[in-house]
Amino acid sequence: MREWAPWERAGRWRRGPLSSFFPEAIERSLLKKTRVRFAPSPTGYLHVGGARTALFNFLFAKHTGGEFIIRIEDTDRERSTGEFEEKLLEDLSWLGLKWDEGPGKGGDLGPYRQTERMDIYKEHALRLVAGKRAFPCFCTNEELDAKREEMKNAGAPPQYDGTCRHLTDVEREERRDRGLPESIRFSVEGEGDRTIADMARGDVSFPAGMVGDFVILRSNGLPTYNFAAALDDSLMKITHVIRGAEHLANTLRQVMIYDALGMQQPQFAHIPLILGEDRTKLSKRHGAPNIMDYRKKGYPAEAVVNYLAFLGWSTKGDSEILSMDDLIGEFELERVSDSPSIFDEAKLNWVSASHVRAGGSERYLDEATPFFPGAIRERYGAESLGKIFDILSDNLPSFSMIEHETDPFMPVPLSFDDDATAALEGCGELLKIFARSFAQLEPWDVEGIKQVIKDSGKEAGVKGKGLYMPLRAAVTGRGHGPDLTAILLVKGKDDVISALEAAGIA
RNA sequence: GUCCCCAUCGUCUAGCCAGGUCAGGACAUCGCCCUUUCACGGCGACAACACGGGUUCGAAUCCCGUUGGGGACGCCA
Repeated sequence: MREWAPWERAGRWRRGPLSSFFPEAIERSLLKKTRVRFAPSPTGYLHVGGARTALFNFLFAKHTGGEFIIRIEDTDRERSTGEFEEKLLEDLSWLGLKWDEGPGKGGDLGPYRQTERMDIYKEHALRLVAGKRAFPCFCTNEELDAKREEMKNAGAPPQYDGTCRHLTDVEREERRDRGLPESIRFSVEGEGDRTIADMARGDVSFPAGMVGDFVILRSNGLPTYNFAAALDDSLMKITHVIRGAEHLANTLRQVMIYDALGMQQPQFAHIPLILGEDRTKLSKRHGAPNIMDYRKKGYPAEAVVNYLAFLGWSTKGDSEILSMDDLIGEFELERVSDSPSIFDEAKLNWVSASHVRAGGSERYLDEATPFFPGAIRERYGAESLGKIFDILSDNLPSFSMIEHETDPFMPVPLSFDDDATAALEGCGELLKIFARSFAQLEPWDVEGIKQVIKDSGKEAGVKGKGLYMPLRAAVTGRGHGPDLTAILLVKGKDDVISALEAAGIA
C-alpha cells in the first residue's frame, strides 16, 4: 500500500471519521492558510464589542495557524481621524492582538488603509457599470430622504426605488450638465433568493427583493462600506470574515458584489452582539465600554482578553481563567453561541482579580507601580512595593483600586475610621507595651513580630480581638485590612513605633 | 412597517445538531467553616429550559405557532 502525502491525506479524509486523527490546525494549514482580518473604522475608540470581534478573529487565525490582518476602513471622511486610528492600534497592541499584516507592519496585499486604495474601488465600480450591474445615480440626498420617509409612512420597506437605474446616456449627460451629484449604485435587478452559509449559526436565507439598489461609490468618489469591504476582503485573500451579527444584511449585499465581479468569496461567521444592561446594542451610553477605559483603570490586558473571550463563546473544559495561549489552543468558531450576551463588570472583576492573584508582583508590579499614591512610592523601595502589592493582590480586580487600599501602609495613619477609633478606646497601656517590645525586637521578621504580639498580650492580660484590634487600629487606622503581621513587616520597626506612639497620645 | 436573527438560573453559559442526566459549571447574592479583621480558600443555599400546540413510549433537545427581545432596512461602518 502506498504512502499518502500529507495533503492527500487531509483532502481525502477531511470529511471522514478519520479526520479526527488530524488536529484541526494542522489539517487547515495543509489545505490553505487561513487569513482573517479586523477592519475597524477610525471614528472612535476601540469598543469592547469591536475588541471582542478582533479577539475572535485573532484567536481563530492563531488556532488555525493562519494570519491576522488589520485594515483601516477610513472611508467616512467626516468622522475618521488619524488620532482615532492611532488609539485603535494602540489598544489592539495593548490587548496583545499582534497583526501579521496591516498599518505599521506592511504586507504584500496592501495598502491596508482604504483611502489609499481608491484606484482599486474606482476601477471595479466602473467594471460593474460597464457590465450593467451598477449605474450612475443622480438623486440628491433630499430627494432620497423624502422618498424614504414616504415609503416608511406607506408601510413599505424604505429602499431605493430605481429612479436612475435605466437612464439613457442622453439623460445621464443632461443630469451631469445640470451639475447634479453623481454616485454609483449597484443594481439588484435579477437577484433572487440568497442563502448565506454561516460557520457560527448555519445557513441564513434572505428573500429576493430584500434590499434595493445600494450605493457603492459616493458622489465624492469614496467607496461605501459594503463595496470597499467586499473588494478588499477578496483582494486581500481573506478566507474567513468574522464580524458582528449586525452585519448579516451587509453580507447579503457583499455576496452580490462578489458574484457580479466574479470574485471568490470568503466564508462568513457572524458572532452575536454584546448588549448593555438594558439589552440594547452596547454603546457610549452604557458606562465605560471602551477598552481604553479599562486600560486606564488598570485592568491587566490578559484579564480583559480572558473575559471578552467568554462573551459569546465557551470552552469544552471547565476552567474559565485562561491565558492567551490557552485561548488560542481552545478557540473554535463552532462553539460560538447564537444569542447576544450582556457585558457583566462583576464577572470581569472576578476574572481580573484571579489573574492578578495568580501573577502577583512578579508579573504585575511594573504595570501597577504608577497606580500607587506618590507618598507610598516615595516611602518604599521597589522590593517593599512588591510586598505591598502581593498583600493587596489577594483581591485586586484593577490597579486603580490600589489607591484606596494603601492607607494602612502610610507611615502614620492619616485618619482613623469608626471601627479603629472604637478599638483604640482605653488601650493606652497596651499600645505602650507594644511600642516598648517592638523597639527591642531584632531582627524585624515574621517570627519576631508574632512573638512580640503574643508576649505583649500576656503582659497586658489580653488576647484575641482585644489584642490584635488595637494594634491594627493604631498602625493602620482601620478596623479591617490585610494580614496584620504582613503589614507590620513591610512597614518596618520605625514606622510601627511612631504609629503606636502617635495613637497612644491621641 | 418589512426582512433577518435569537430565546436555559439576575448575568456568562454547558447540554440541543445525532431526544432518555436529580438540567451541569462560573459570576453575583445569602449562610456556615477557616481566620485577630477583611480578603483568599472550603462547604452549602437560592435560582432557569418564555408560552402553546404537535411528533414520540419519552422533548430543554425535533416541527409549527404565539409572545418577547435584538439587529438591519444610509452617499455610517
